[in-house]
Amino acid sequence: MPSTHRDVAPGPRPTSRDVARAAGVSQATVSLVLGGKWQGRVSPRTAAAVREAATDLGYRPNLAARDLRLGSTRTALLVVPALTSEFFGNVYAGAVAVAAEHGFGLVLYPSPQGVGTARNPFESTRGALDGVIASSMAADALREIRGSFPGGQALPLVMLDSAPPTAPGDPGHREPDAPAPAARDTTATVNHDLADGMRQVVGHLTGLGHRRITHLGAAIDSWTFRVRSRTFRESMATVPDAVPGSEPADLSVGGGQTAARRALTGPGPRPTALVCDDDTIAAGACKAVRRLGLSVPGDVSVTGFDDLSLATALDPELTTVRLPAQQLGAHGMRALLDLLAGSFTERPPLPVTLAVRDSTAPAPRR
Amino acid sequence: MPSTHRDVAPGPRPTSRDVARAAGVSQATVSLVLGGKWQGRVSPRTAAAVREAATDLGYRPNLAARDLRLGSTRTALLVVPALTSEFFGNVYAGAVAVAAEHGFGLVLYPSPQGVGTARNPFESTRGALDGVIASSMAADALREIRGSFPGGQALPLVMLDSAPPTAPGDPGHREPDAPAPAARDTTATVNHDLADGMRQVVGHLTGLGHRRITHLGAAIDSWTFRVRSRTFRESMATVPDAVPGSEPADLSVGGGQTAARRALTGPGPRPTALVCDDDTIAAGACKAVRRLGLSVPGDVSVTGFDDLSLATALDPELTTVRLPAQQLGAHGMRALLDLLAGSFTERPPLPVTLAVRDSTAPAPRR
DNA sequence: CTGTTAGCGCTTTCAT
DNA sequence: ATGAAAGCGCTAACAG
Repeated sequence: MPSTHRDVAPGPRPTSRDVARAAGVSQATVSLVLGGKWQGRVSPRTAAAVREAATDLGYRPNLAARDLRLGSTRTALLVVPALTSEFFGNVYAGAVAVAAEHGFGLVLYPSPQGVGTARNPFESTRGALDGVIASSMAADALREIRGSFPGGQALPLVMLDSAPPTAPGDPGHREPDAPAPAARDTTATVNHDLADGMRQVVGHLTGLGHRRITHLGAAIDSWTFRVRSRTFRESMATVPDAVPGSEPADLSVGGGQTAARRALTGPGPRPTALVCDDDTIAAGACKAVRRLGLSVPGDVSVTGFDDLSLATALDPELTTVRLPAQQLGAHGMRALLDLLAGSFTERPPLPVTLAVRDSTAPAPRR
Repeated sequence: MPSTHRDVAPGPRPTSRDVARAAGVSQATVSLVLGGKWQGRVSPRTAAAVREAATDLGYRPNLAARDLRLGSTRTALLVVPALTSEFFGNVYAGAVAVAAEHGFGLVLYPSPQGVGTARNPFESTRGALDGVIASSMAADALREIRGSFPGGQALPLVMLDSAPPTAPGDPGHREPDAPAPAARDTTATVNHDLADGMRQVVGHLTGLGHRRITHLGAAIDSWTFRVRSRTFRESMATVPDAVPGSEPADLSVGGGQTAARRALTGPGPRPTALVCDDDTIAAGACKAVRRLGLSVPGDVSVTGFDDLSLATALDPELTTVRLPAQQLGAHGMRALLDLLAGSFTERPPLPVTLAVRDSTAPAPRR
């Protein structure tokens, strides 16, 4: 008894031809309908029939074939310094959501130091790319990325927290990370308003009476941290009697601890507040404070950046600048889409807020 | 002046035909040589010529075309509960390294709760897959994954810390997560030796004189946490005078804090040690201890699982079970490769070690 | 040893 | 309003 059920198709994946056959039309019609461009070219009745046949068979287009035909892969690459931080997890989540809405795929490349991965992102990458999004990358890593792409400069690139905004009418001085003018139309930047965040930190601290404040800056040569340093100096300069200090710190708990110890035990009067470039450094700073027999925030106030879950895991909970990483990713993907459509316009940086918790308190009197 | 430089090819990506032309051979020969299967079919001289032409032009094969032709994509999907934890960052790093060695791609799917992502991993996935690796997934999520794949049961699946090992000759009792026999040959498991980890924790604590020990177990129905609970009970049962307790905890700092408060303020004598299913819960537990005016480890010892960077960010640093997440990923990818090659054999679980730090101390006397 | 050929599944003119 | 046919870049039979 040869059974030829039509709706329970076993065997391999159905193709658009199978759908066509099932709907009694041609492959071209199927493509039109399923591609959403059948308005006024295919009768509503046949369109419906095609769609029914498609769902019936559980048809899913073969991406490889489509990509081959179209030349474009509708895929972007997200380059991050390390996957290990929840910050980048959030950036990814934001970006991938927007990508999905527009039928784009997003593949991850955890950059340089990521253990065991190929040095060149494009070697490790499957197929071709329509663009790349780079988040919080160091200046040289970024250069390397652009350079290493075969046919380089043409690839649309959006940088997240990685470069100053491309000022439309700004002549003269150019920051080291600023994209070369030639690449202007294939490059976009999306940033958190880090300067404002730092200003809020300094305002909060000076408002509490702190004057001797030391900045524990991440020892990484990238825009995202340079802004913090510069704004810290500028903000402190506006406060009478302010005594700013600064200590470079490795981007880790241990790094923060070491830097904080240096800051706290150096010559001159001891700072009453430590402003850290990141929550991890802040965690180290808190440890250092206690190792010296001092207390947070009684003797020394400590602040961070990011507002990772680490911030509330610490005790006391960390006062920190909350960066909407997910939004950053989402805006980044949107910017890339705009770039691809040739319609990108720079937007203002993403606003950030200061989450005031228990690691900051009024400066100890004398 | 029409210039026709051959070695500085501008314009679009070179194809294998371009390489063929440049090397003065046919496309087929190029494919053979670059595919590495020319032994005894192409003369070494021509092979060399082809390779030179290829590098010369900066040729990179078009993956879409290759995939279309081969039907297979050499791509695996890694499903993780959330990208936000560095644990999964490490799993990914380990897996992607092995994948790259074998010319495989690895795409990430941060599962269910991940904001804004499609519910079905295969909808969000570009192109076809050769297999999937699922890490530390809850039982139902795992079921859903298998079910949702079009043509389901056939897809090779390796589960990391997600199910008991497939005991070759084990009849009778089957755990709820155990793969159905039908799927046996397309399913593999790779696990940390979590039971041993828990045994080490209990041994360490009872060695320090603790008897009233409460387990703060993650409130998630998955194998990885069930093993911890069961082993905790079993281990405690072997210790005379031991008074085991247990409290479910949400997998977060807040969850740990709440659970610990319940454990510490409940009726009966207060536990002197809290065994947590994960470092995050442990962080919350430490906070709870202090909120009650007690100290870690003076009054209450606390232990975790994972050994994330959080463990040393805390103060005092956390005694915790170190799980080699990166190895887990690597072994997982290898297992998938073996499955694909039809030559998988179950291996013993990955050994874990107890990192003894400052959050555990001898039990307070009386 | 090397070249010719066919075809993977899809989109897109161009006819009808 | 629909169908026929070509071709994206690659690999694998099959000839020579």
